[in-house]
Amino acid sequence: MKSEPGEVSIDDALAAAHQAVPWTGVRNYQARNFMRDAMQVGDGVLFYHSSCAEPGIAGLAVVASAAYPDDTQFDRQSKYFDAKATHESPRWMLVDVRALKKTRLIALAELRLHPELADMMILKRGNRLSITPVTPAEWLYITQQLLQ
DNA sequence: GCCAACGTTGGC
DNA sequence: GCCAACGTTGGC
Repeated sequence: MKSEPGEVSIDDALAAAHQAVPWTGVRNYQARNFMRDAMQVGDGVLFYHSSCAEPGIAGLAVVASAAYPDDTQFDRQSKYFDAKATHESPRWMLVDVRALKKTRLIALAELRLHPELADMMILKRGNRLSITPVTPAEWLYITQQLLQ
């Protein structure tokens, strides 16, 4: 899951570790669907820093809730406000994410060096999704090999 | 349903 | 700041 460290960094998320953070602001249907349909409480999360000097994996986290409506879509003051969303028919869903630990930064360039990770969706050409699935094999390789 | 125009993402 | 890639919008 990508986060801009200028918005919410792994350090910010860890500072609130006793209280999982709602993953607000996703306004892409594919990314929403991953949260709504594919994620389960307890699933591991690679916390990725994007749009920054050193993009890459910065920490580990865990899905901490089932999907529920993103409140910011109803908030006229929010930059994530969506006039077409209603409480009866919410358009945007999110999950809570609990940060577990900060890791060494595995830079995007480093990720690209490993053939074992070549098929990761986040590494695919042109990928812009802020949330992408990680296969069990990819998860194990990153957590068991790269983070040892 | 097509598709041109426009907007956004995000690495570099 | 550039720009490739992709998503969204809206006229037809």
